[in-house]
Amino acid sequence: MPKIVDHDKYREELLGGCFELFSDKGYSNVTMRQIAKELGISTGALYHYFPTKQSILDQLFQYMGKKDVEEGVQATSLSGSFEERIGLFLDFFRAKESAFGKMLLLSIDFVRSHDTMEARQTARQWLDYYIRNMAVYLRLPSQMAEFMATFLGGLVYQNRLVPGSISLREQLDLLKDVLMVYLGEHENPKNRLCNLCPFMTDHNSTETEEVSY
Amino acid sequence: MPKIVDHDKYREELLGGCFELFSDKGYSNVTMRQIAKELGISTGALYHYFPTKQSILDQLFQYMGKKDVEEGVQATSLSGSFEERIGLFLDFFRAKESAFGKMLLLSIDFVRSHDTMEARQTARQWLDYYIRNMAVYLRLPSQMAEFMATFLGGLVYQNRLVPGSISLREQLDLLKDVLMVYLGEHENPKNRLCNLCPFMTDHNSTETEEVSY
Amino acid sequence: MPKIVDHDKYREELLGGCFELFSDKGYSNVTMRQIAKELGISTGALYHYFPTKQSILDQLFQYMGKKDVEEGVQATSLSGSFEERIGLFLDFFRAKESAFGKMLLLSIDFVRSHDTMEARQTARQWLDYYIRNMAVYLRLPSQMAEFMATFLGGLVYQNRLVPGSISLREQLDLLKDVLMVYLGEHENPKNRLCNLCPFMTDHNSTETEEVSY
Amino acid sequence: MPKIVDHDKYREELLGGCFELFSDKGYSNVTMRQIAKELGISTGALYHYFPTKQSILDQLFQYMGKKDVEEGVQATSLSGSFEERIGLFLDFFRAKESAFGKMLLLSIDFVRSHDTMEARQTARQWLDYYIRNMAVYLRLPSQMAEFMATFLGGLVYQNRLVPGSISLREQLDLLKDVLMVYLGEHENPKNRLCNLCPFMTDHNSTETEEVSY
DNA sequence: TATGAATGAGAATTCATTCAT
DNA sequence: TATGAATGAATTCTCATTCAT
Repeated sequence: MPKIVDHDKYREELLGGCFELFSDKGYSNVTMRQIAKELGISTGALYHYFPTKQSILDQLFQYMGKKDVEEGVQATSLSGSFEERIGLFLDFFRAKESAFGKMLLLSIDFVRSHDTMEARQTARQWLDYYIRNMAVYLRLPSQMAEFMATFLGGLVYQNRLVPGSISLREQLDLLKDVLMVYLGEHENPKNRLCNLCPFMTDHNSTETEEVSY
Repeated sequence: MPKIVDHDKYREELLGGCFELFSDKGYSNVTMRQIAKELGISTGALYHYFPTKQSILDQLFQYMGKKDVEEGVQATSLSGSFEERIGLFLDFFRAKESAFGKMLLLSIDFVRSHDTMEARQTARQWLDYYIRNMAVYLRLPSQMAEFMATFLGGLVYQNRLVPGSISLREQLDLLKDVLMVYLGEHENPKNRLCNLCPFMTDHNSTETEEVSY
Repeated sequence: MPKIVDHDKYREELLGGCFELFSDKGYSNVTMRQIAKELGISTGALYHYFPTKQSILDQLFQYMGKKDVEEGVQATSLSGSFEERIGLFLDFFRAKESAFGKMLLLSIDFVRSHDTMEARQTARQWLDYYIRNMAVYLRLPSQMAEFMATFLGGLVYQNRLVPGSISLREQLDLLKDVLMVYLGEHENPKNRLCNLCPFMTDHNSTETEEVSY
Repeated sequence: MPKIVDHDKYREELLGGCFELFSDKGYSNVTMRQIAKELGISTGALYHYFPTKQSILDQLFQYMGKKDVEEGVQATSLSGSFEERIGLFLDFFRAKESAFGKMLLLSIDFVRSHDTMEARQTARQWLDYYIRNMAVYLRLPSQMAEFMATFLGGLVYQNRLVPGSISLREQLDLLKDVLMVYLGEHENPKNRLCNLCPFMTDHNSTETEEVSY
């Protein structure tokens, strides 16, 4: 009888264990020995699940990118006013901020360790996926979703670079405030970016489905 | 001792040559041999100017951080309306965006390669310096300057991760727009964040000097 | 205990499966995993039949060495003229050339992986066994049998190193020709190597038995 | 001033030092550490001269193959009777027998470690070069040169497998004898392989030049 | 100062072997 | 017996740093 192990499931567990380690110290600054130790297995076993060190990073990036968004999808509601929806979303973001930060650092390691167009494309898909989902769930025009995502990315970067240097809550409240004011303004017939409409209208959009990764 | 001047000047030249290499491939992914080759000198000569590899990163971070801000100071005007000033500033930002991106990536390498409170402090000073200068020159309350800086950081991150994935001009215009609307709203007596006032008033601020690094 | 017979029989089957793999890629260049895969069993099962990797090589060398010679014995006739006998023998050789080639390469791996006098002795016994049998069946003086064996060894080496680089048939015909001429010459009273006589005389040699391995 | 080292010359020296080691223990059974130790340098320095372990084997095979033949060319005379020439040649062979043995073993490691057509081609060129040169200097038809080379290869193989198991001198004398008899026979009008003529005629062949490698 | 060969500790990776099932 | 996951010592290779010139 062979030892019963769900190979793929276990591999994902191992990936999870690498997440913090990689983002914390940086992919290049972690040795396979350290990884194995952190995961509580031998280097040989590590290579049983991942053919190369690089493959850990690649799979980790793919896996965590997908996982985060999936959780985001579940946490977000499509109903309610814009204020309610953005409130929920920012709560979710604050709860997951640390994970986003790790992904941000990981994404840099990922593209740097490859230096190919392919890797850039993968990174881009990951980013786009976030933004598109934000646009859909918050019912924002893509340009505004991009604006928001960009800001959140900047927030996450700062908080990772110097943890505690900024007040997440304050900045997120400000973001909400700024968006509400700006989008409120644009509800007026005098709004300048008319192509950004309609949004914030509370119509039932049955076609609003999750964007495929 | 003109020798020392030459020596230091040359060292700064060498630092400049490392900037792209480091931010592009990542500090850990570049070998001393590669650095020497890029700079057109031997590894021995490289060690003549820098005692360790780490010292290159450290000096590079210090040097480039200072240099960027200095240039920013010269490029920004204190006079004119807020719209004019922010326009000038964003022009400057767009011109320097690539350098900011490199610094952003460098900052991550910097804190990771040290992983000490000290390094975090250094990185924080660098960030704060930017933000304070922005607050001063744009006459923004620090929270708004932080907001702007955060957004710009996010922009720079995205553009480095996947160059060309976003339209810098579009997003910067949007930022300007958003800020104008938001700040305009707050000039009204009904503004909600009264603690953010006064700003955009064109009084002579004698205390508005460059913030010391 | 029929189990043991099965066990041993199966082990010999497994040995046979290793023959090509070892001689082709070289003992050191084949991993236990590759061997197991080639044999269609797990590494665990492989270790059930062979305590170590080295033991596979050892048993393989012993087993194949014995097997080849046994087959040679059966294929060769003691009767007929020298020309007939050498013709039969060379036919047999051509049919088995590939197996001889594998053994030749294996023999090198064998002595190298041991590097002891003992291993050399084993290899020598294997070689000698061939030569002695050749001498007996072809009724050649040992020096001539050695000559022939040496030539055949060289042939096999070349054909293994660069398969198809030589015409086996041509060279074997030439060998036969050369031997016939040379031995014919020596039948004359003027032959120079009188110590090589008598041979090719068709006397009944009761002592002509298979040489014990 | 850089350390003055003739890089290529030194590399060839290092190659020479690997020759015995490789052929003795086998390429795969020697570690880079052992090689470095044998050569009296550090592993780092070893990698300064050879990018990979495989490259050592490759370069060694190329270099020694060429070197041996060059020496053979110098040692062999074009003049004199066939008996004289073959005598000289076999003397040279006996003197170099050990080196040939090493090359033989090396050639096996070489093709085994590559397993590509290219490697086989390289090995074939090496073999062919020997044979062609033998044909030229001994003025033998290529088939007879092949015959001789094959025999010598077999001799070398046996002597490497079990050093001292055969009497080189005896077997070489026998080879000479056999060849003389066989070729003498073929000088007669009744010779069967008439296409093998003319040889052993002592004409001045100005066009007899070394075969290009 | 400059060169680039040399060093050797340490990194990624391999693989014979063991062991829980 | 059979499986294949797990082990960890050993291997190939890298690279910051030193040093002879």
